[in-house]
Amino acid sequence: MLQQTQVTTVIPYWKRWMRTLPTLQKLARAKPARILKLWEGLGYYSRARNLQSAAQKIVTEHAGIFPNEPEQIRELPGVGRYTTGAISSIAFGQAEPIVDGNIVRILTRIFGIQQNPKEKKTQEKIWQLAQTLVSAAKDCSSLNQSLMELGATVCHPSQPECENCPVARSCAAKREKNTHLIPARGKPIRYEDKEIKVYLLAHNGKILLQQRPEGITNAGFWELPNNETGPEITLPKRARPITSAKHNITKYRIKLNAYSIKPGPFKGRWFTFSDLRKFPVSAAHRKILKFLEPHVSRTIE
DNA sequence: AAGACGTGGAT
DNA sequence: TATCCAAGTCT
Repeated sequence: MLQQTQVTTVIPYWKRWMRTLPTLQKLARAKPARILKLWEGLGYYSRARNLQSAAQKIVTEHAGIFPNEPEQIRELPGVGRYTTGAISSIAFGQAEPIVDGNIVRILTRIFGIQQNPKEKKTQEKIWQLAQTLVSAAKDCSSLNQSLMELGATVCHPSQPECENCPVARSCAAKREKNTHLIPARGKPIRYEDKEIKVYLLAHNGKILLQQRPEGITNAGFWELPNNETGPEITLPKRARPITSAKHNITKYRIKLNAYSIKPGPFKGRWFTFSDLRKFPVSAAHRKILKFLEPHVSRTIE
């Protein structure tokens, strides 16, 4: 859950997840839709699918016992170099290094590394430093967590609080007033705005939703019919316009048209708003639906 | 190697 | 509002 996600965002999800799926066996056997619902709103949903696959792998290949060898941990789906080190050092107390966004910032600044940390060569250098530090540590778990915590609370991306930094006197970036240049940034990836037409078809307080197919972004979520995942909708004459609007949601620009219409030959499933509490709906469509709810209630005859 | 993957917090 | 970034991984 913590991969590319802030701790404060994760905490309520983690509590709910652990309450619902407290054991590896329950996670392994859970329905995918339940997993998706528990993860709803966190993003990067392959993490959730991978986590269940990992649980299943542990049940079938490790007799249900979480492996403690880094090589075996690394084989679990969704577990990369960072997570392997985090589990090995924090859960099992082993001297394995970790490098997350915080530690990249800490180490490049302290050691004055000006190369772009995205480059493979630079990455290897940073991992090597992390390895050296954790190898010398008395408490590997605390060392790794302390480095991350220092990055999160003091060594901010911009305007680091060097006055409050316990290792300020060892920091090359502070000494050379380089903290705004280190770590170096590559060119950011640009995403094009997409314009999507979304339709609200409502009748008697129910709305038509469709499920996103496997293999695409936000697979499995229920959402309003739209021309991204389905064909352009041709509306029957009996459709009555209710409202229309434009929304900017993340990288999407959404044109929205809402109609009051009797159930007809449409693909999908009709939901009341209270039905939706049990079904996964993407964050973008949650926002749209919140805006539309008052209009839907007016379609009740 | 470069890009996709999601969403929300912070500036 | 725009941009960056978050306890990264996979292709």
